[in-house]
Amino acid sequence: MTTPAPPRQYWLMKSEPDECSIDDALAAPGATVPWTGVRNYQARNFMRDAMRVGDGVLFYHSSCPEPGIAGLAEVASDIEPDPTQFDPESPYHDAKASRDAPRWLLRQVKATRKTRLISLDELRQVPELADMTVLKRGNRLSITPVTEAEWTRILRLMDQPAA
DNA sequence: GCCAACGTTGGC
DNA sequence: GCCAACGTTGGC
Repeated sequence: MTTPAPPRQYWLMKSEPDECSIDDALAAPGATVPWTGVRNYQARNFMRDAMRVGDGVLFYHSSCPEPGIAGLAEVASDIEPDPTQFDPESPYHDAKASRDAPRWLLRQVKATRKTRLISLDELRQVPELADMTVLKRGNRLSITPVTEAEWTRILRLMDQPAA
């Protein structure tokens, strides 16, 4: 008896386009980038415990003039230690982390498509997306789960002209 | 640059 | 284990 493959899950992952935009990710070798810099335990635990290779990713641009979903990607590797935690020169350096006991993890993320930018304002106008974590007031989590219904609705939005 | 919201730290 | 102070995030 074989174990059925777990259903595909979906995530929204925030990236500052100054650091890594969807264009940067698509231009990387294999269109794949290491998702460095996650320094929040809840987001780390999503990567560690819940993500599976092949999960769908909404590539979100944050802390920029036009925040919103800018493309699609997928989870492309198992977890690895985030090397920036060991680098004293890095803004993500963590003095309490060691190679023997890494605190922070990453996964490789493979960009698959740049889309038209779906702004926060546009997302907020879609009733079916009202419960999305990223739209909740005060939300700061850089990785949040997305339901299949939300994923499907957003894909549909992407293929129609801006409202 | 402001500031609301929230996570983390550390004294007790 | 509580909770005030502090730091960070991220939209505006």
